[in-house]
Amino acid sequence: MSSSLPHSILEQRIRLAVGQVLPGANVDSIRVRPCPDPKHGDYQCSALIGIAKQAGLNPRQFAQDVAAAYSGLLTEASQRHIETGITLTIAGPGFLNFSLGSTAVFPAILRSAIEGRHLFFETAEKPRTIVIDFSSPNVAKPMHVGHIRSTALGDCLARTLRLLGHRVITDNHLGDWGTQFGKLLVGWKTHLDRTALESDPIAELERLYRTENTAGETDPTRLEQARQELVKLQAGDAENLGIWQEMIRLSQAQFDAIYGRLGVRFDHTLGESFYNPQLSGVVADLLARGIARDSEGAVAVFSDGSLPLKEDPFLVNRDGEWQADPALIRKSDGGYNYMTTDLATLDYRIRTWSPDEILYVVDDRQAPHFRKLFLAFGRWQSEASRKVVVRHVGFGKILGEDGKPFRTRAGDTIRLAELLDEAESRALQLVTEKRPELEESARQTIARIVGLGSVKYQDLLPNRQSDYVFSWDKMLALSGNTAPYLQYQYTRAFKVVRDGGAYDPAQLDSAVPSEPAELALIKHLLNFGLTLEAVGAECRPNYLCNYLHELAGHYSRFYESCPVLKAAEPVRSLRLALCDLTARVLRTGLGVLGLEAPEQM
RNA sequence: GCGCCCGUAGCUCAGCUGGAUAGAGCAUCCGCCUUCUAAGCGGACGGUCGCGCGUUCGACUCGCGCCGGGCGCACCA
Repeated sequence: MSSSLPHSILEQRIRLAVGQVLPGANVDSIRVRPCPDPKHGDYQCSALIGIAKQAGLNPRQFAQDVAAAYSGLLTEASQRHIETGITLTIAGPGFLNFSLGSTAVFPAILRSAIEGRHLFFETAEKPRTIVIDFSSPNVAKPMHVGHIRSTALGDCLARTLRLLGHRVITDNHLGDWGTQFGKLLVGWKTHLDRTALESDPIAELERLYRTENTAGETDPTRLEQARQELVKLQAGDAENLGIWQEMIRLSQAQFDAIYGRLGVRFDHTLGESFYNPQLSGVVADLLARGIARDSEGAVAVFSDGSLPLKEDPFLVNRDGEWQADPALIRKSDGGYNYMTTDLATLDYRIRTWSPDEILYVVDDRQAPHFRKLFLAFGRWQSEASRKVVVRHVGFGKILGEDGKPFRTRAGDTIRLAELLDEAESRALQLVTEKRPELEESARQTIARIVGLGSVKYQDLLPNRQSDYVFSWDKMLALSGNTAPYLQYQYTRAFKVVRDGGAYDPAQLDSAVPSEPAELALIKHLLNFGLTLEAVGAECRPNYLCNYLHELAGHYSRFYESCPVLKAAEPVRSLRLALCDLTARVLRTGLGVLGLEAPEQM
């Protein structure tokens, strides 16, 4: 699709103009973005002053030269179609600002959007293959509130990048292998409660683990038992493998139920156990290449001294002295740990999917681990690692209203399933208050959409790297920057479009928006694509949350001040089109966040 | 001790590679339903951007140093 959005066209033109004024300038750094303050214009051009300064030019004079060159470009007939209606001004030390008029730009853009040729975004010219690793719960443990962040964030990034035309591969890297299974096996064999297992398998598995874990703290023989069971499992003992598989089956049922409710799907669920056969080879290879070496009975990767001391994650400063802080890839008991698994996983993903990029949506506390992982991998497979961008997309903690990690009153972590239940039931109470006349099934549908949407939205709204405070009241608040507010504005737009019936897009050619609320709404619709791109580039869904909140606000003000169905043509068609487009953008945007758009509330 | 993250309005938080008079929501106060769902809209109040230097035309944003909070520091993931 060729660029048809104003900011995109303006950006190309300004780059051309700058190239004429100052050949060799770094025009890629030039961006045309929405003006933070509409008083100065609708779009502003960044980086011009910097370019002028670097070249030793007067910024103000440079801006004037660029503006002149820009005007010169417009005289070419092929580019004249949007020239009317956009005015350029120079302000301050050398800012270039653009203002959109209503005559030439909008009818064409609105009409093409109505006809489904675009929805204010453009798909990538060069689609990339992007692997996203997220959610990654542990087998035999309940998914808890902490999993919502990785799951909601990863799913949103996958949806965003797909919408932008990239090839996205999602992979749920389950914690289905490792030392916890020794304890689980001992527990299963010695005090499994079959009845409890049937009624709530995950709770029973958790009980087994806890019992063994506390027993192991005081009783070394129980620990030794667990170690032996683990060794048997890893050696392929049939009985232990059978039990292990049963635990995975039970856990997967739990995961499926939760992902089903959340509407999250994975292309692959390749847990840690999938890589088990590769681990000894990984270690052997790293040893053979001299990247890893024996250390106190274990095998570890040490610093290669290629980085400055302070930036080297394989070094740590203790009391003024730099000491080795290696990455273990084989424990002294011969077992492997998650560094080994992650190396094998990275290797597998690159060989299997040839991705351009791999995103790890994992807690910020694991940042040091990923730094080591990426550096170690780069040394192990320097050629392969140069072709792929690996990024740790970290996020902060969820706190309770007391500022401490969010837990139940008893101090337990909050189960995700129970959190979702609670959200739905609180939402149902609200719907019943607001719309008592609706049938129960309708109220339940709304409660589900609003309740689950609220949980995800509250999680996606803050900057991902901040810790945020979980609040039931804020989450389901009907006003403010919340899921119900966005969803409510959607239902209003949807209803008008449905009641308005068919309209003639040709009417748009003669309809000139003049109401401030109409203009503000249109201009905001135009920025949808910029927002999606920013979300994809920086892995920050909160940009989209804020964009949609502003869009909903613009729509609501438009709705208050501009009657739609009672207006005369061609205004009626124009306004109906705006409702239609707003509904489409809201539905698409909510969809990218993983929220549904209800038809009534 | 070392490293990473954080400190913006009474509260919860935005602030995009440095840009124009620092924004939003909540709370508080004042208005608006005979008109497409008021789960709505408008207005008011509210900030030495933790503190201090520095870089520059310009700093919430970059650098250094303090103060305060959180997290992490091989054989758990």
